[in-house]
Amino acid sequence: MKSKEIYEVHASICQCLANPKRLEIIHILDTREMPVTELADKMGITKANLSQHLAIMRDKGILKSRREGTNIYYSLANPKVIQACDIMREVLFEHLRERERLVRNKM
Amino acid sequence: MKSKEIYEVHASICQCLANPKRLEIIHILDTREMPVTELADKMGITKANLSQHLAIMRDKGILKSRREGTNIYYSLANPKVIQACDIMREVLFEHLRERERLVRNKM
DNA sequence: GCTAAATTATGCATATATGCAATAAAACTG
DNA sequence: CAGTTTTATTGCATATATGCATAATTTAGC
Repeated sequence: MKSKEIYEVHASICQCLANPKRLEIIHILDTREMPVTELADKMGITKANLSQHLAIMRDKGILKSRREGTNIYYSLANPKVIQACDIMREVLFEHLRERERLVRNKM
Repeated sequence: MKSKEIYEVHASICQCLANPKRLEIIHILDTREMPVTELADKMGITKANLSQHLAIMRDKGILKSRREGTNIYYSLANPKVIQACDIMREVLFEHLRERERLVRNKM
């Protein structure tokens, strides 16, 4: 596999995380697995829209699903994703703090 | 700061990483800082295009720059980004391996 | 002022997000 | 077991965002 290709696949994984609703899904599913309807209610979006996000994330190996009775439960397929998200969040906060510091010191 | 807003800012950081060329930039700059022209040559893209990517990444706090003579050197602003990228790459490879395993087992 | 380095602007083709409507699939219910 | 309800997915239309090429502009150094 060429490194160019790896960058592309890697980017497509990041693309999957580059959406506020999908990050919220990850955050919610980090606590426990959940059926689609409950997740849609919790997030306040339509099931149709949620279903598309879930499909994208399942396709990239971020989520997995299992059926139980009438419900399909979604959960995180790989807990490492949470690690990566947490680190990115730290980077984010450090950047925000630094930016705020610059503003306070009038640049 | 509302959690919805945090998800949005977080997503914008991920969006920044959701591009093969930007990932390549990160990978190259992980070895050492580098002036724009050299980076453009190494990647085989125009300076104008590269400059746009660099601006996006600097704006998000991924990169920083300093001038030395005629050149502007870019480097990673926060080494944690590399950690996050590495973890995402692991997730990626685990997913690819799993997918390949399923194909081999005629599933 | 001239040159090299870097950024910015504009336009365009492509990709993405999302709502609405329609469909699919499974599980109750009488 | 046919009909109905519940749950989930798909298709389509559209508004918005992204990436990149070309050209124009800015900035610093000599």
